[in-house]
Amino acid sequence: MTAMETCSGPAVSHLTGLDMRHIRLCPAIAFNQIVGGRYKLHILCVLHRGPARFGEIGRSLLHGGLGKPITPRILSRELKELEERGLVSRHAYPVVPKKVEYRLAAQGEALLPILAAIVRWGATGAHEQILKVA
Amino acid sequence: MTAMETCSGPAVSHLTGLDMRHIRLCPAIAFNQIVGGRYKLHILCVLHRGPARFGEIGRSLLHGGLGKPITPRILSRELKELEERGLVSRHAYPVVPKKVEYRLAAQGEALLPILAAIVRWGATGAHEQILKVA
DNA sequence: ATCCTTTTTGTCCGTATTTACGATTTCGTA
DNA sequence: TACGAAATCGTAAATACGGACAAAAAGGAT
Repeated sequence: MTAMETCSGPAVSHLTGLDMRHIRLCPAIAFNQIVGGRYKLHILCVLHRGPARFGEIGRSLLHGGLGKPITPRILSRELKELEERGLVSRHAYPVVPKKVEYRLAAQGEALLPILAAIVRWGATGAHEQILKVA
Repeated sequence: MTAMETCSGPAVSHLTGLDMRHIRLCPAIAFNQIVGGRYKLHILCVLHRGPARFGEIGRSLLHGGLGKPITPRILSRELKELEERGLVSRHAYPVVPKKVEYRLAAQGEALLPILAAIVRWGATGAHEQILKVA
């Protein structure tokens, strides 16, 4: 128990061997705050393989999900939050019908290693076992 | 756009190069369902460096957190859920006052690579930048 | 007999998150 | 002119989530 430590451990993280002395906020908590909620992580998951439009994202959220489609209202809010935090960027084309593309921005790309770790974990089937989604 | 694909991409994930054909549920969604909420990830973070007792965990959640302590009621609920899902294991010692130790179980250990990725991400300060926690 | 510690649970309540539903904008098309 | 597609937002209802509070068990200490 050192005086200064984050949830990830003392000055030097056991998990990574990295010096965490300069970090104030637990990364795990922050991660939850940033991509917590029902859809944000899934949205980034969809965007990781390329830009997508509003409607496309909505439809993609059905694949691999638990059935219910996201309502446009919420997709709009989620995207706006992700944009405000620099995780995704928005590109509107002045055509009719309106066309808006979303893609991963810098802060979003920075999350890809985490996403990859999640996918690797998922590839073992552990998640389906835990949730009994055989 | 193949017929069978998860949110992580088509049959073979771009992100990891792994074959995902046998996976039904998007790992990202499952991850949220399993360790979503305010405390679960943080609890695993605390346990990753060794067993801890009920009270210890509660106190540890203050470090690196956003100030407020978790109430015993909630800590109890969270731990029970994590236990039911096989992420942590519970060991009660028949002493007075009661002593109960929690530690990572198999399914919890399987999450460590993800936790490590989150800590590495946090070590860059990206999370504090996004949340403006200068 | 009463208090203490540690862990756990029951019940109620307030807030935050999600949803449903509709309105709005824009300009090509029928 | 009326309609349609795509994206977005306003408002109110429904649900989930986190929190407050007190109580219970269990035996040693005062």
